[in-house]
Amino acid sequence: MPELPEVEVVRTGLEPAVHGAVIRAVEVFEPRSLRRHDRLVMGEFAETLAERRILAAVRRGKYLWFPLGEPGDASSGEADPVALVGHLGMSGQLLLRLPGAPDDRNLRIRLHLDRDDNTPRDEGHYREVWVNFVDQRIFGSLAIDRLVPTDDAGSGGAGSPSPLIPESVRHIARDPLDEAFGDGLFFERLSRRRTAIKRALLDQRLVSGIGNIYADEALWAARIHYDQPAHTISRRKARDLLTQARLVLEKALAEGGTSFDAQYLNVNGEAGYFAHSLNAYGRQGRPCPRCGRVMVREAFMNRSSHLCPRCQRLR
DNA sequence: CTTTCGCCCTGAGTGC
DNA sequence: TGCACTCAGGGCGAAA
Repeated sequence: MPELPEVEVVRTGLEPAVHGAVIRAVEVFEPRSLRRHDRLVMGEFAETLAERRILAAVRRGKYLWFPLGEPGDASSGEADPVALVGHLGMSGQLLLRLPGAPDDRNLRIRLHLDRDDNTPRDEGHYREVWVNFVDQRIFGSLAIDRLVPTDDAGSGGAGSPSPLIPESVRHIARDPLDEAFGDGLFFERLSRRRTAIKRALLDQRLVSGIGNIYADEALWAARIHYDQPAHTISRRKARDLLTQARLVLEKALAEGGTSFDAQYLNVNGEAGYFAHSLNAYGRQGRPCPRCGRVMVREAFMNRSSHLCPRCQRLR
């Protein structure tokens, strides 16, 4: 399940291949993957993308977007900036393929990119490349959206200094690895929430990029029970939780993300290694790496929570 | 405003 | 061998 580290691995993998490239053609094999594309506002998906240059690869939380130049123009878009916006959902992948490669299983959308500049070809760069959007469960999607100014005038996300963000991503909070993430504001809002801490961690309007895996990992590291009401957690404890969240996200990113099966792969179709480093997620029935107590899995919010019943007690 | 709930979706796995 | 059923869960709109 792609969360912040996995999406960032995809972004950095895609960046050198797509930055500056022009979209020559688009094939849509599964219209449901365009569920969030508003054709009445932006026009037909494929037609709107044709002959547009990709100016950057940007990420905030679990969202990716690619600001686009004017149609058929080499210069950057100014008048009415738009972007190709992507979310991987539960099982989405963006795979780089050479033209002519056999179809990937569950291939939903394919972009044909053409690099018409003088980028050196001897460093693994190719003039033409396919970007395949693969998604088994179709929870992910691609869409075209308008770019609007960020609420705090800071950069939209990782990968570009531009203070613009897709309209449909504006409600997403900055993620813990974002330099402009406001720690103080986060603690303030957390202290006013009467809901369970894990529910708060998963609320992308409060803090983005954290999903079920990294929520369980951060809570285990900070020794907090998932159902502990957010407002009962001390400032000191909340600060530790944010620190632990950052540590686990950074470590997972450094290890290429978490792959259990073929649900998450990087742009070259390779798995990440962080699954070997998990301390809580999926470790029910096995000893807690810290105290040795047998860990458990409990149902919470229609998903699973993994915890050590000794280290993580409800207070 | 906050909070919760149900729906979207496929394929691997399980039990009979 | 086959079929019905369960589970995995991020995001969002609706409802309380």
